[in-house]
Amino acid sequence: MVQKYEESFESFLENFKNTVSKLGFKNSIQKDYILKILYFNDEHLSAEQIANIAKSEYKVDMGIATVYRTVKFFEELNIVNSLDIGDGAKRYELNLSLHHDHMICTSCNKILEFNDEVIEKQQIKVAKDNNFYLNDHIMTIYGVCEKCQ
Amino acid sequence: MVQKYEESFESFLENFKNTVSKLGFKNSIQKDYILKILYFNDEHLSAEQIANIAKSEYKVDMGIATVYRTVKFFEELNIVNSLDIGDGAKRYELNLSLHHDHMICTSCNKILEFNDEVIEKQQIKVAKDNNFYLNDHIMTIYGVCEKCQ
DNA sequence: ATTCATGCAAACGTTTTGCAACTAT
DNA sequence: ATAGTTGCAAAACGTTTGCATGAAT
Repeated sequence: MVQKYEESFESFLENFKNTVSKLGFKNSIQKDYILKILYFNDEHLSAEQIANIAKSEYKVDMGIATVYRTVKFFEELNIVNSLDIGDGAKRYELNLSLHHDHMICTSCNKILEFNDEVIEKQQIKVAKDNNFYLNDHIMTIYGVCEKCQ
Repeated sequence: MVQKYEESFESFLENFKNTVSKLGFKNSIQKDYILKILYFNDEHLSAEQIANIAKSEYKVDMGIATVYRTVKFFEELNIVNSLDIGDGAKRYELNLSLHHDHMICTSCNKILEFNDEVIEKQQIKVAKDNNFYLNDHIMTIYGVCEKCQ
């Protein structure tokens, strides 16, 4: 439903590492693996889940503080978005894809992504009408998914 | 921009108190004042702000736990909405008005309300197309307000 | 009399911070 | 050599809970 730009993880990672260097920051395996975990998981992961996957799946030691610092860093570079599904812990997702919004099932907490041209355009219009310089938007629909009904 | 139903606070409060009684709960000055504070403030207030206004402006003793319990109670009755502007603390607003969404200025944190027919309708369509039983939605536009540009 | 609501303080879960050791440049 | 990065533990923050007291019905 939501398309990713065609790009292999390898080229994406290389690109990212160059950016990090250019900005005067340092690369690390922690940064690499957080990126990899977000890239290869369709799920929207919490900081704790990211740290757990790093440890169990990739045997990479990763403190929770590092995860929080790194996703914040990624957010500032605009390659990660965070979202609040209302259960206390923020979820993080890679921002490779076209802009999309979320539908959250209030029964099973599952997150569906969608992207809708009409909403995208209308949001630009609303901002313009209010003399608002638009940076971003989120739209989240709450309801009950097909399975849970 | 966003209209309120025509109703005085007094009649609204009386109505609310009847509902509370009917449901088998008890009325209290804390409930009354939280309602009053939300009613007469255009701002979107955090739990702490509500408690502070109660104490300073109305000389009503109000523990922070009571505020949290009460706004949760109000949310369940569907007369209060909570919103996360991304700075840690949830904000609460009375749900008297027609459904509306928010524009948040990332410079001054001011919250503007708007309501847009096209977005309302399209969100219903999106849910329907995905076999999603719609309960509610939020849309938040982030940008820079006229004053801050 | 019953049951709900309250304030306080303690507990909780998530996120942030200080720090000393470490690593990339 | 320098400056960013890490894991750990402690702290901070918003929110929730247990409990004894108090208030509404």
